[in-house]
Amino acid sequence: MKLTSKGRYAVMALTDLALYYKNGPVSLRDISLRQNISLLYLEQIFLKLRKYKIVESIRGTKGGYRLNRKASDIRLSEILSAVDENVKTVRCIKHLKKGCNGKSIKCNTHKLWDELDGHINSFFEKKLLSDLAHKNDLEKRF
Amino acid sequence: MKLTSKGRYAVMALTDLALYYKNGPVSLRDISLRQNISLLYLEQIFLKLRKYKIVESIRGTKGGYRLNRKASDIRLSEILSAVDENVKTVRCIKHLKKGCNGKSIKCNTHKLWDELDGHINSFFEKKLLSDLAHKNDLEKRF
DNA sequence: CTCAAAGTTGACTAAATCAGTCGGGAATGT
DNA sequence: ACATTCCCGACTGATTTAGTCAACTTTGAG
Repeated sequence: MKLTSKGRYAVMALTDLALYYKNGPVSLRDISLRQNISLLYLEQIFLKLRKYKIVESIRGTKGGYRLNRKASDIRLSEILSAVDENVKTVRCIKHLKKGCNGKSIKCNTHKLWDELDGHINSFFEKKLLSDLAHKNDLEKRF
Repeated sequence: MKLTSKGRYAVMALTDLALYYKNGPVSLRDISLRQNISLLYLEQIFLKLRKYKIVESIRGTKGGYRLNRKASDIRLSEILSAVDENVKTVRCIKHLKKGCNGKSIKCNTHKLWDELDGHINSFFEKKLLSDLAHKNDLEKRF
């Protein structure tokens, strides 16, 4: 499976964004400072998030990002697939080519990884950004 | 998460072993041929499987490996942790050190990755080697 | 009692991936 | 005008992965 710091950062950054964007767009600089993530790296990440319509950008001074939808309409699976491409444990295409005919051991395990993918994906599909961003987290920190 | 071809190969190889070891130990050479996995790579993998008491080895001519327990007593989680070390999605220790006090956004996501770990681990704990190794797979192939 | 077949082990390496940086833009509010 | 912000492609060092190599020990068979 592919679950890198890019995905982790994306979730952290969007959780931050979800908490702060009510008072206007949030700049990556702010997120960078609060979450301790490299600004330049965040730029890369948000580029992708924007392409996937998860956030929208406002340029210029006082610009930044805001969520494109309500936090309760954003599944974590979307976030992860936006930044990390697909959440696929194994790409068994090689084996398929070698004649994975549905009856061999290769296919037994193949099926296993497919099940795993489904298992993980359903986890992230059930989780919403709003599940992570709670107002009271803000208050407790300041 | 760490789920590499080592883990995949280990599961494939052990499934193979589970099917064949009734007629005496199975050599890595045979597994290598049947499953199309590099012999030298298999050696590495089985070294670890032996250390974790999942298989036992018989040296010399006509030697090979056999399962140390019944296939129905071997959880996939054991196999994977034997070859790939731990199935940990993220090691948040860095963040912990930076003062992850249970109230910040970092911890919200931290909790998420812990949940995910639990979710994945329970998947592999429920799966037994015997779930993959069915006799009829053999017959169908020859 | 020799030889070939098997496991044992540590070191090594090419290729890929990851995490992050750099430099130079373009837009825009003040 | 100009600082602040997003935009974007190219680059890079470090790490990990997948796999190889070489040299060894053990043991069954002839």
